[in-house]
Amino acid sequence: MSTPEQAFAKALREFRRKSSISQEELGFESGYHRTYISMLERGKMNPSLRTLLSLATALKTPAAEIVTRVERLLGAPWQRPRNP
Amino acid sequence: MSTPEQAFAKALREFRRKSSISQEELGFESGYHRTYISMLERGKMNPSLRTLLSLATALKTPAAEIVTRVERLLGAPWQRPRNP
DNA sequence: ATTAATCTCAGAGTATACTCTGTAGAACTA
DNA sequence: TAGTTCTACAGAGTATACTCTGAGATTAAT
Repeated sequence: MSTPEQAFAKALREFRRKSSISQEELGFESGYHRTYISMLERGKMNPSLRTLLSLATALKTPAAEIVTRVERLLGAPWQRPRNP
Repeated sequence: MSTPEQAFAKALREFRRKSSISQEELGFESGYHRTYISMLERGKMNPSLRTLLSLATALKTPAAEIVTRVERLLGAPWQRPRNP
């Protein structure tokens, strides 16, 4: 269906829009570069736990809530593809 | 108080012990190397979202539940330290 | 229709996640 | 005593997260 990156992208954009702030503001609040926020919202990056927590703090939302949204968007529990 | 890595380390070990599986088994189920699981449980690494989801699946637990535990262990909402 | 704010995207660099091999130590059992 | 299972840890390599600059594209006004 979709990758963790894509699900996270959608979730992040939802939460940011709910906060009515720009990518640049979110970047500033969370301590990341504006272009990195853009990449995250386009599903190009796989954020780390620290990143997740920083973004959640900046969005005044528990990180677990964002992860819940990601898991719902993903549907089935996600399994890492094995390397050949 | 403690870093995200340390909080995650503690949470991961708790959930793995609850599942009564070894680091090697968890590594196999989640698709990561046994030494990497060890590093995670020692607070040496900052896992990615994909890693979090894989581990959660292997532990038959929602990732959000692990994150909730991490956030409780952290206490205050976590903020990325600014570079100089 | 112009401006201004916002976002996309490419490229190039640095930091770090993750792999893999191997060795040694702890803990439990026989 | 061993013998087995599990975990810690170092070092070296590869993949990728994240930074930064800068130039267009998009959107939302005015």
